[in-house]
Amino acid sequence: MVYKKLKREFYTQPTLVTAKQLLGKYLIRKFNNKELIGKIVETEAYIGPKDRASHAFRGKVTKRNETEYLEGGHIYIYLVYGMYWQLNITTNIKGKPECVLIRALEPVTPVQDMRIASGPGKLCQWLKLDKSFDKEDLTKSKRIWLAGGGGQIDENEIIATKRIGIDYAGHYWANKPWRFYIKNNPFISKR
DNA sequence: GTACAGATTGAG
DNA sequence: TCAATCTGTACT
Repeated sequence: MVYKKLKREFYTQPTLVTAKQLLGKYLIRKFNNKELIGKIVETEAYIGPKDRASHAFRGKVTKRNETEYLEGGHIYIYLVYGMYWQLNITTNIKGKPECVLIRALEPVTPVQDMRIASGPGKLCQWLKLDKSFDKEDLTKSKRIWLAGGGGQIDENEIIATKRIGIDYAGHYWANKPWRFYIKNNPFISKR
């Protein structure tokens, strides 16, 4: 399998486009001279000041969400519930607080528990991701990056459905079909 | 210095 | 369905 590192142009596309194209791509994490590789099978889009579920709702800039405003291709990582990290990838151009949450990976590197990355909190534990990855540039980093492998996922293999865990944002936003996953893939997060 | 929210998870 | 659990952020 030939891995082609994704370039800046991939990330600066509209968020919903990038979110869908991210499916089937590979996340490579270099750790202790070993490479942990996972295929992205589930994503969620968060779109800027409009989206009530986004941290950047109303365009407010805080220390916590300033990363979201960076140009596409950066990591936005943040802690929820005091115990789980969320791995996001910023999208679109600088100044647009849009990003894609990586919700689940299918381990390519052999692991004991193959569902070890089936959930946004779990995949960060597996890959040993923490605050130090905030603002990491995926096009330059030597320890984490994304690559394309076997080609695009077919359009009708992609399921779009409502996002998870954001009921507080109200029905309108909570029901937006901005969660994408690969049809019949056993590694998506279960609920 | 203190209050408080929170893009989850697993068990029941 | 429900509570555990705790850091960073945003206030005073």
